[in-house]
Amino acid sequence: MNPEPTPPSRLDLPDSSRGVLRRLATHGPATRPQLAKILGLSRPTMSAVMPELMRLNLVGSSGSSRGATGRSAALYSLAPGAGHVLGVEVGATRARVVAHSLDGEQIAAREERVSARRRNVTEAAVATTTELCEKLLAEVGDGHGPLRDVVVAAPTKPSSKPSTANTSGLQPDGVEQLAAALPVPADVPVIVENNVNCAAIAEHRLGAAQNQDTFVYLQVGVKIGLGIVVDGKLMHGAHGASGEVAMMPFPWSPDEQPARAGLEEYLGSEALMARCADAWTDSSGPVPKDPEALFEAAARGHSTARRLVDQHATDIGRLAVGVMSVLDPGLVVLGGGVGQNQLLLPGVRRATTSLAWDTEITVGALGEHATVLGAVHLAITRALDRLT
Amino acid sequence: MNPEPTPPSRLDLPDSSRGVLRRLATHGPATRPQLAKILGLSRPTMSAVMPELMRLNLVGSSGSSRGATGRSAALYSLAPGAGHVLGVEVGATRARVVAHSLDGEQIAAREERVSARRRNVTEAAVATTTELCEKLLAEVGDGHGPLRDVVVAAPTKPSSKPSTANTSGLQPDGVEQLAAALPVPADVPVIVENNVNCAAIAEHRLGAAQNQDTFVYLQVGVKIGLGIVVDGKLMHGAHGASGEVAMMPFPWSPDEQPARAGLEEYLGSEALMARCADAWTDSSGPVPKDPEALFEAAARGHSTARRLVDQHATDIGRLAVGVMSVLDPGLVVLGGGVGQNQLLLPGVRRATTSLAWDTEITVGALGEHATVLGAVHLAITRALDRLT
DNA sequence: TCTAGTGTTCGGTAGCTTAACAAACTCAAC
DNA sequence: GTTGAGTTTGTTAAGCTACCGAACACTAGA
Repeated sequence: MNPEPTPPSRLDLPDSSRGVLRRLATHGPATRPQLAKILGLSRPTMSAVMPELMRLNLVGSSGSSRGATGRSAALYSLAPGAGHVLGVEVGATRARVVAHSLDGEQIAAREERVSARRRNVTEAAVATTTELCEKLLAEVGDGHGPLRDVVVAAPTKPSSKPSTANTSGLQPDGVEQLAAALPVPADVPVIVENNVNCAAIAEHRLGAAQNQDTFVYLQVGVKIGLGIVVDGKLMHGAHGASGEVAMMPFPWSPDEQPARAGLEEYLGSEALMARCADAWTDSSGPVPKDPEALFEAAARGHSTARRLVDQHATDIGRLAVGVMSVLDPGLVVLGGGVGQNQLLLPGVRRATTSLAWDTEITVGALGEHATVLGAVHLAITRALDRLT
Repeated sequence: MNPEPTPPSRLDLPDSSRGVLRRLATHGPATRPQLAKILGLSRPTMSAVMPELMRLNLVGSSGSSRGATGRSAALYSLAPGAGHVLGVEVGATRARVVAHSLDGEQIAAREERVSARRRNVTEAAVATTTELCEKLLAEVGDGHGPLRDVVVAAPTKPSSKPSTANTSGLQPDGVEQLAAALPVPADVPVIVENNVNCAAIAEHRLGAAQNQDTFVYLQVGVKIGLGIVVDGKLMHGAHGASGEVAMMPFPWSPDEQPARAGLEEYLGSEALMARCADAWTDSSGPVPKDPEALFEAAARGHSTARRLVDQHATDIGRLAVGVMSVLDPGLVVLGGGVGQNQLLLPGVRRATTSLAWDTEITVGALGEHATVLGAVHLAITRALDRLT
């Protein structure tokens, strides 16, 4: 009966229709007069656009909104069948998959530890993630329209020369392989995006950076990384290596030579815990096993722990100054296993204000979910860009 | 007779006309069929556009181009009366003013030392520059259409708190004052742009970065600064402080505290010459007075000079690595009194490749003229953006 | 004179607009 | 209640701008 039951993936719509579609996806339901006012269109144009978008099964009318006086207006929103996207996070120890509709509503989510029994981490991660995706797609079913985009968040590195299997991280070509192996139709675009960049996007859309179109997300954990958002868009650099602050020269002084990735070696949580073990000479309790334990001890007032945390905060602040001195981001959002700890904030701020100009520093609002959420939101953005 | 002898500053043209105008300005003369092909327009559209643009005195036809066969096509280019712009460079010791037409051809140029006799540098610079502008505008006369934009290149600093007169640089509000005092009609837009940013633009349009849309311009001289171009556009940051690499934490190691602007104190040419004086213990000639003399000595093979230059190159390379680790620019163009010296290049490259991934490093192609040229090209860009 | 280009005229279309009108809803007077 | 006044929503009609394709006229060299 219907000439087009499922919307085509490649659309040929006038600007007005694109604008309406995009607006409904990004800002939720609205009435015709509201859309007309916001987009600068006339009512007759809306009269042409809305039926067309409904015919394509991209928007649907749901309920009505009546004001204080006058005729009540119909409410329009994205149709359930307009489509959905996948966000995939694949880390060394954990895999997550999330499905959202194009208006940002979550449809389904799954998460699993990567079993370390298999031969190597990359292979295990790929297998786990693939299975997870399959289950999730089965759960989503057909009720949400076509799958329009998939973004895989992974700890990518720029100079991706093939190397032997390691246990501390994922291999870049392993990730590419995963992207190719995902159980999705061949015509669905799949990309891999750096996990820190994804987290930055999430904080921009849903978290601590909603009011800033230009900011950086500084992740401090086992490794350190930086996601840069300028005018609402991710910066990638010439080799996809922007934000590789592990490479920042450190130590660097008139008498000391920087080492390759020396900063990561010093600021990573492994080094932090090593310093902790060295410094832990007093008898008030056992040596903290992981950063969480260290921060807990510091929160309890343990003097050695406090000193260690303070020093770490100062160093993170100096790293932030290094970034600020290049970018002047206006806002620095801290994230990652270590960086997201509120206890660091005063020390970081002290370091930045003493070395540079005032810049807002916050802790990310989304915690460890930032990465998947960023991936899925990037997928939404890409799907809408292609659609409109 | 003519209804519009001078083109209006605010135009209401269809997209096709804007495209033609922009193309002629940025890529020089062309025929109708060429323009139609490049811009994706039809011949009837060109038939409407060209007379309209000629009526507005924005383009003119000059000569004809005949191919191997068929009728010869008329050549069109920007009309002489389409307008012109000014680039102004105001430094602590030197002022330059340049006038270009919208297609980038130089109309006139002047340059003068800032006399230091007056009360303070800022005042002297403002006075000198104003006079220079007046003379230049008189020289240009009326034959080049309206003055459409003015860009002043100056060593701006972000946190522009009013301070007492100093002799080492210009005061930010002094520069603002200059922008207001320039002898140009009130309706001509005047902006102040950082001098390093201007130099970056010049290298992008005319110099060493013509093939890269994303790169950085690293200026090393008395001070150090960075201009960032991403996708062909300058980055300014939240406070106009992006590129303030003088603030990069230095010295920074497990045992050393960074000082505010410590890197500039170490990498600036004053510090370089101080180290030179300290190290210059041998008897083979007098102590070099300025960086040029030092580099000359190094070029002659003087061992102490070579060592100093090598060390400086290494440190500049480390600074470049700091920038690369944030931005991954793909190309670093070196400029400034010290940085533009070819002798530094091998040492800088050695440092960057040992600490990070491969990135092209070059010396700027425009020397000390980069700044004015950048200012005038920025003015052209702004004028065209407003016009189209 | 043939051929292959350049430029113009004519008619048509997409994508908007404003103006006028019809439909729907609230409120308040009777 | 009923009824009309006032207000807002949605549709219809007519017109405008900025483009396009097709057909035709106009050079210029072979």
